[in-house]
Amino acid sequence: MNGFTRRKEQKKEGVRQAAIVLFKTYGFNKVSINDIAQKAGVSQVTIYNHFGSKDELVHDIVKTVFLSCMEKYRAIIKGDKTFPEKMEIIVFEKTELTSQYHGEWMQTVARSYPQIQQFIENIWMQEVNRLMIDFFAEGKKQGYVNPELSSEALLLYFEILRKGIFASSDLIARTGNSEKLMRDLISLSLYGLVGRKE
Amino acid sequence: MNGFTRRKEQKKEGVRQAAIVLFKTYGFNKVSINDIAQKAGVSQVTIYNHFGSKDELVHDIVKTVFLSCMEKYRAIIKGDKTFPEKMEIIVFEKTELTSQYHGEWMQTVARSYPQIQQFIENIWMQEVNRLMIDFFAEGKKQGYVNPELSSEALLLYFEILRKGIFASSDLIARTGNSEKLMRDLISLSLYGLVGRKE
Amino acid sequence: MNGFTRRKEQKKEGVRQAAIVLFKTYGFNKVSINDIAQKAGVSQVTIYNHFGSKDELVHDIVKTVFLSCMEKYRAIIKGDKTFPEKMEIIVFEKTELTSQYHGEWMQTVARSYPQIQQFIENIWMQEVNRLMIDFFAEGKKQGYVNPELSSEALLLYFEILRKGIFASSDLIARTGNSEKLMRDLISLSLYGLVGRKE
Amino acid sequence: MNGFTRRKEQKKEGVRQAAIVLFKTYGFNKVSINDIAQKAGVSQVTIYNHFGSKDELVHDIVKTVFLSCMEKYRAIIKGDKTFPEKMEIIVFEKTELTSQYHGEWMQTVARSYPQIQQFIENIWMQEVNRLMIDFFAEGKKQGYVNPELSSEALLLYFEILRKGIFASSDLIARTGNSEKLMRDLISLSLYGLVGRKE
DNA sequence: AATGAATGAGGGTTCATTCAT
DNA sequence: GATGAATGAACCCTCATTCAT
Repeated sequence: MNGFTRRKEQKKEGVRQAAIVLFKTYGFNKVSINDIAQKAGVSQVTIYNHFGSKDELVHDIVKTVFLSCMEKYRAIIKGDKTFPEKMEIIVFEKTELTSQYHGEWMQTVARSYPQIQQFIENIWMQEVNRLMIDFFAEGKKQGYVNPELSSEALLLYFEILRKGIFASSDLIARTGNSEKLMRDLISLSLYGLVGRKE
Repeated sequence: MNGFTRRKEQKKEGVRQAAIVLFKTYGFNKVSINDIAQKAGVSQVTIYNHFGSKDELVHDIVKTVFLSCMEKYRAIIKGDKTFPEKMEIIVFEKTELTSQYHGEWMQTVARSYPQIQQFIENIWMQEVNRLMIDFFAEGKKQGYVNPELSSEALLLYFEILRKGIFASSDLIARTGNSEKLMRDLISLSLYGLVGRKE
Repeated sequence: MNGFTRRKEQKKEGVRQAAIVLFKTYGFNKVSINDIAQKAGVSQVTIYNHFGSKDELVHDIVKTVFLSCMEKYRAIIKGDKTFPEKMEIIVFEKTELTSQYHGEWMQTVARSYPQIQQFIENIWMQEVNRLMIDFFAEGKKQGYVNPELSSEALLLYFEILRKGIFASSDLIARTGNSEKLMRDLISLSLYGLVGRKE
Repeated sequence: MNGFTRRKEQKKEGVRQAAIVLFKTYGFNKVSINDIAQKAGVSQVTIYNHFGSKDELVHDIVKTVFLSCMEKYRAIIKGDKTFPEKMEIIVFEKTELTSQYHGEWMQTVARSYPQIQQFIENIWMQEVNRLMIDFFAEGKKQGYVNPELSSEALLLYFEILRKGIFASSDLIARTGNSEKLMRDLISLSLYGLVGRKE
């Protein structure tokens, strides 16, 4: 990659980051191309020159964010931590990874651009699901996961927890991270409502 | 209620329903007052005469939907079904009640209108939480809920599940309601990842 | 005038008064038919039934106000007070008469409705000017007015003073009606900048 | 100032002039941004890009006109003409300066935008009053102004005359600037109603 | 005769996008 | 290649006026 191309890629990355921050802060629909241009310190036209149109910009951002996000997922799952540690990271997102990927704006984008939704689903289903299924197999083998549960249900359950926690993040923050509460929540996801029969 | 008032209320209700359908279908931000007016078969100005502004229309709709939704919640919890049946209904919302209340547009609205968010939280916290705490007590008494879990944690867990399911509603719909999947999901919420130790 | 007609005329008068108050308070362009209807406690349609259209309502109001105003002028000029007293009343408008007739809204109306402007000018030129000319004649005869000045110039001068004072009413109010100031102002209009040569 | 800036300023000035002409011709409230845009030969959005909003456009125009107007005032007062000549120019505004500044639309604007009214009053009070007080001092020294009159009263009198003349500008225009009339008016302001005692 | 309901036309404003330098 | 300037389309909202009861 020569100097020209590198500088160009830097500008594009600057625009992407500016857009992501704004989308997260104000919501997708409230952010105009002009806002992004100002935040990124370039002219609107520059964005058009680089990305073509708003749709293409969005598509590019989603793609970029998604791929990088998936890479981090992979690193976690293939990493050295124990199963419960990995689970905690994935579900409770101690990492900042999904603070970027997630957020209402992604849902809105997916809704507004069927093309993008298609893309996400393809990637997600193909790549992430495969990772997760491996992960569950590991959990079952180590006795952390009920082997009777289908991978499909487990995937969905994780998705639900992940999205629910994300959507409740303000509530959780308001609890002040009380330890008892956190222990209870983890107990709930591990042993359910009924609790552990010893 | 005389003829005038009745017809007026019918028109208002028609507008509300048109708006809800459009919001659910296209997302809140993509729906203009003009769209709603056309769908409802009235003029834009009629909407303004009845509701005052887009904000007030939205507020009115949220209020209406929410109150009716809460009434149904109350009926379920105070009803005659067994604890697990009630839980299933509440969490997985087999009833159509939340098909109306839920939908990405509600999140978007709450995000765009702090006033409405405030309203929702007040109602929810004050009314729904009280109902839920009663519900948990019933569950603990009947042995369905681990008595060591705090009400706070249970509330939060339900909130997470509810929001997560809501946010995953499209995913769930796509599974086609397979029975095995549903059984697994219920198992997960009752006995957690680890599963029942018999 | 029978009961029906009287009641009808009362309603019309109520609408007129409401309109005048609103015009004076908020300016002609900021007042809608709806505002007037609400202030007058009737429906918009009632105004249309009585007056025909906004234009006709305005025309009617201007006509009414103007004629009543002129009647008061006539009473003052034909009254028993001395020339300087009359002058003070007319110019400095101690009476409330012109607080109604005057005001920015009248100018705006005249500007917007050439027909009305025509009407005002005809009445004013024909009636008021005649009154004023008599008044100047009286003043000249009594030695209060320089006989060399043309009636035209005197008319214009009065008009200028009247309008200028009206437009400066807030400034004047802010001076707190200091006596010295008032004496100076009267001296200025009687003896001009140069002052009295004794 | 390079080509860009110059052309931009030209466009802005074109918009300003178009707006002033339209305001003077049709009155402030009857002129829409669209009207101005068409008259100036640009798109509505261009006006928004340059001025931000209708309010800001108006503010900008008033400011521009006012400052240029004040500069001319200063030139007159500090100029070489005799006191009566200066007075005539200032009060009767033979110069075209106030044909621009004046007009009913300015009153309407001041009424509609308290912020602008504030601005005008601040400038006027601080700058113009200082100029006028110097001017009166000159008049008194040269024997043209009764030295017993307070500066306050003189200022108010001028203000009244100025506003009155301004408000009567259509009347004055209709007189066709007859010479006798003008002489009489000047006589009235110099020697008042009573006239010169020789 | 009086009213609540309804509307077409128009106003200010914003946005994604293109033009000209 | 990058920018300031410019725009058509669309949006929320208001107004004078008519319709239906």
